Amino acid sequence: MTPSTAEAETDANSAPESRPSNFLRDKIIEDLKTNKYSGRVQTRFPPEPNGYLHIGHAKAICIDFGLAEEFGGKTNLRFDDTNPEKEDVEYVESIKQDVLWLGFHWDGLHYASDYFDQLYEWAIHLIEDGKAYVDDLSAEQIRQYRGTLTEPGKDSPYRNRPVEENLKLFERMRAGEFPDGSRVLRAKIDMASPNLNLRDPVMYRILHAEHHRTGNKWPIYPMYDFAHGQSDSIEKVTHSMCSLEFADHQPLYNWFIEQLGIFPSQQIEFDRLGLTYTVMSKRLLRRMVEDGTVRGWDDPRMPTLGGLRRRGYTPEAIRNFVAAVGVSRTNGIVDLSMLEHFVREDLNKRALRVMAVLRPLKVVIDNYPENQVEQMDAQNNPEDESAGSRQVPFSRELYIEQDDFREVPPPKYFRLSPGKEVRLRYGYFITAKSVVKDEKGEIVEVHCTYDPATRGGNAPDGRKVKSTIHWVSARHAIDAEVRIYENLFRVPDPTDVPYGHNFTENLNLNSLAVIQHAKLEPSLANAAAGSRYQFERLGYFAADPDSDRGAPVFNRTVALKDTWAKVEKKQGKH
RNA sequence: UGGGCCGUCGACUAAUGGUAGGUCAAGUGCCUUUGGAGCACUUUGUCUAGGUUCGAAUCCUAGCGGCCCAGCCA
Repeated sequence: MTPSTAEAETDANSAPESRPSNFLRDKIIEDLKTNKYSGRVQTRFPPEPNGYLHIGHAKAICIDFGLAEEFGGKTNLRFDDTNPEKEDVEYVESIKQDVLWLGFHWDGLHYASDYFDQLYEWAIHLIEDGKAYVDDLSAEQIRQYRGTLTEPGKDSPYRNRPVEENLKLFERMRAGEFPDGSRVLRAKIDMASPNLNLRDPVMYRILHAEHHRTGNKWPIYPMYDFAHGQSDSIEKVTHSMCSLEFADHQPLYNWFIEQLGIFPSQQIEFDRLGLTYTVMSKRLLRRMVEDGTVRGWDDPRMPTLGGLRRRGYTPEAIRNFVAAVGVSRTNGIVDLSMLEHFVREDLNKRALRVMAVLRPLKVVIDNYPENQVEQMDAQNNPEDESAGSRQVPFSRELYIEQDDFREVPPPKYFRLSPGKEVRLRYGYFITAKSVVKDEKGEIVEVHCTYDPATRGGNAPDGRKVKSTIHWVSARHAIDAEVRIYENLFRVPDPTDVPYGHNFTENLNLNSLAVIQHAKLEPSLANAAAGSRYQFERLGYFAADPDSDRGAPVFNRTVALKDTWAKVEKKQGKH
């Protein structure tokens, strides 16, 4: 009890000072200082349930929940479900799951649709005040009347309808008497405003659609602008943080709150997260799901939280990444390598090490007894003593990585080649003696000798070897499917295409490589879906839900840093 | 072309009128039973031009550049 209390105090007291500042935190601190909301901090995370959350949402989640938590505030999860045609319970369930997975817990769980009655009442108030009117113009006409970026709009002929008529018409809209699109309710603001959002924005549209929560109760639905600010206000949200593209809506957000005289929530905008080599819009992600470019919303190549989770990312890695990226009002695009750094950092501490050979090459140790099997002691995690060790079977015939043998070694190649001695990790020193080739001239077997005195990996005479390679006993190996992922796109910014071109032209057609008969050490036979490992010298891998007992499927989360690959690349250039 | 927002190392971000710093990336070396990890070191930056000031990344003006807005989407 005492230590945790002390810890919490330390956190609460020192955190705001020790963290690098950002303008959101500064704003909250200022509001606290001026007692703007009597010391209260209330935020909300307001997704529309029309798709799956992606890492961009993770940033918003960390900001909404993280900042509130930092100042002892509360955070609601609120679904902005005002457009029944695009929304579904499938999405609300996945969103809840993803928020929890990230490690956040909401205080209130709300839906904009919970406020439909209140919103309707408020709309009537505005009509009575002469601040809203029913417009019979068609969508096309409304667009024409709105004007352009440089020209003012002009008033609708229905703009000055008497209050009584508006009231009656709006009631009939609500009663379902009119067909979709035949009328709307608009706020009466200013058709000449340079801010198009203020040119009599639509508050309600007619939509005879079944809503995933309210069913067929409503034939009219409020627009975002007539729902979001009021929902914030109802929930007494003090800091309503949203992305930059809503900045133009802020005057309207405030206008409704002022006209209605309700709790003065305030909107603050911050920049979205952009990441290289992927796309980050629900529209584009949906398209790739629907046209089969990827296998689904949780395809491990997707930047969705479901995709990252399946790929093997941890919530901690994502949270650390988001914290490192920071928040501002610039429009940037973060290097994917930064995200990868944070998974490696996290997984390095916690992932159990195992040996797996992705592209097997048979090694026969000629002087090792035919039927002998030894159990070699292998550390589970050199970074974490408490992870313990395990036994790995060793025998006369092994698999090593094809990359770990070269008949003719290039300069600086430290691995196995004829006459060269290397260490088998946790095993023996071996020396390559000869190769066996098939009719095509491909090497199918390497024959070696081992030094029995080097068991465990050290030579009593103190001689050193340059390289340690991983291996799996052929007789004991488990066959596995391993899925290797590359970036979904070939270029850093896939949506940056010349006019008339499409982001799909930037797709990397080789973003998935499936290895069918990788050889794993036997301890991996029944790896549980979602469990994460480091395959030594290769990378981090996570067991996919497609795994069956005895037939595991692994996804590569991220490769280990590969210094040799850099050397090789440099050599190739010269 | 109206309005809004924004320009700091290759990327992201800090410095809140007073030493341009951090992370990633890149590079060099050390170390290593993972060419992993770790450690040390290094390179590169305030969009431009004026102005205010003892002093400007920070304030002002102008220019240049980028992003957003003309859904009955959010």
